[in-house]
Amino acid sequence: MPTPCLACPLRARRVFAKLDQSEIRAIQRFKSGELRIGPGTPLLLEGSNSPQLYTALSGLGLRYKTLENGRRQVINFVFPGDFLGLQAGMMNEMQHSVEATTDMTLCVFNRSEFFRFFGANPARAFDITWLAAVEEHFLGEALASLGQRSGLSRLAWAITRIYLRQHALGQVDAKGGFPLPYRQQDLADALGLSLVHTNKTLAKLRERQLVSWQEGRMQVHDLTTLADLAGADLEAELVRPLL
Amino acid sequence: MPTPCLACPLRARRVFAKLDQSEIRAIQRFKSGELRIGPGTPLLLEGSNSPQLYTALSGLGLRYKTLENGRRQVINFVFPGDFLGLQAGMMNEMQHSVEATTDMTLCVFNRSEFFRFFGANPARAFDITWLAAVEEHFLGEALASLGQRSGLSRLAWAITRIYLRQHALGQVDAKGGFPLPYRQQDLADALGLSLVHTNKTLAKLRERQLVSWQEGRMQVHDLTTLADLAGADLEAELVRPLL
DNA sequence: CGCGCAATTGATTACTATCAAGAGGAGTGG
DNA sequence: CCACTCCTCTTGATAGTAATCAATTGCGCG
Repeated sequence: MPTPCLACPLRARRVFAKLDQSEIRAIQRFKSGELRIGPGTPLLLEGSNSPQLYTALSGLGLRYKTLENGRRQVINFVFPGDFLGLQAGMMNEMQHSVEATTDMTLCVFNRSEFFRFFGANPARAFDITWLAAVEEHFLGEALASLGQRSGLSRLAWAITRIYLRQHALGQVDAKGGFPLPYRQQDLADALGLSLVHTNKTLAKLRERQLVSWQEGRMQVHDLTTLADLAGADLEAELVRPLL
Repeated sequence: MPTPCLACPLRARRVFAKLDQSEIRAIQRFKSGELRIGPGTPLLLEGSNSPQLYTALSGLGLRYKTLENGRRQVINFVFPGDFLGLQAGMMNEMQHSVEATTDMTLCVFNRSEFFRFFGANPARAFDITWLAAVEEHFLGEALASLGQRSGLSRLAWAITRIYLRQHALGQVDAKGGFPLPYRQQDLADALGLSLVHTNKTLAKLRERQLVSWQEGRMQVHDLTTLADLAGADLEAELVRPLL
């Protein structure tokens, strides 16, 4: 009952780079199974050396890091198509944790075969590096947000970012609504704001009629103004490879 | 007069992963020349599509991003051994700029040969991905710092980080002194603090006799306390590959 | 119904930014 | 050699933004 890669619903989306059948079959051979986990389940742990790598197929999660002072930094949100565990694959140890926020389905790859796969499929090796570069790009953007933007802008930036990501996955409805099953605390930890301040800033966005957020669903009423507040241009999602 | 890779002074350091002679020769063939640039020279520009990739051989620089609001985020500092331009190599466009702070020498690689090199040398392809993962790790740490640490901790964290990096490169003298040719503004932009606040916070570290910084040279008088303030453990620099 | 968890709201504190101004060094031109 | 400018570092005063502390509401659950 695992999804055959050739029939992968994600791969059909335009955000993901096209591959031909033989390439997809090579990935299929690399894939060792599928994993389903529920909300709150830890998938990868900071400091651990996971024997598996994953590609998120459905559901949402988050990556975070816990500091010595007990505080938590959410590194980013995990969407379908994200490749998880590369750090452990390359550096033998995860530097952050990943956990599921909703039910998730993941493709599972064995790390023991990772090296062989990487060596035998140069184009896929290239894709993996590409993925790492894309990740690096996002982290750079996030860093710039935390470092240089006000609370309001950061929030607007994060919502815009997630909107675009969900849009690329076809999850945004005609009215600008999409699933956002995270807690305010998660957003706060991602943006370096306190929970209370996040809540109050969110209220401002609501008052300005830019967004509303209830029962795990975000409605963006005015994307242009929101993106403007964020101080980010509204570019389409980058095409990215999918393993 | 370019440095032959086999005699590369960097490669001798323990932080860099060991390669055998034939592997080094393959890199030598990939290397197309050497570049020397002076302080302030831009090397890679945000939005550009550089035909070259670089490895920093000597000198220091910085990577930064300019935001729509005119502010600048320093993504990180560039040290010898850093591989520059990977984003352009993978995504066809740099997402941040890189410029020299001091005189720098760089190994130059042609992007046109990058793909061939990547495909023909799986172990090196692996190293490049590894490098990207290391970079991702640092950005994650930086994100956590900006998001969750106070100004004082951030500063202590940054100095500790740079100390360790310089130490791995053999640049730290017996008294804990090492070159730090950046301006306070650079540090401020890296840490998301204002120049004035950075200056005052630096003064606190000085008062506490933890560090002193003059004429481009930083002296760390008490690394343990500094690292403690940073709320980071004092682990050795990760081994990383060198191209 | 009591509890635990997420979201709110109000009051207060404190960390950081912004505004201003001056000192000291490097480089330039008269 | 000196006046003048530019740049970086410093320091003082003041304004805000965001954190912390406290308390309340609403909901799902055993």
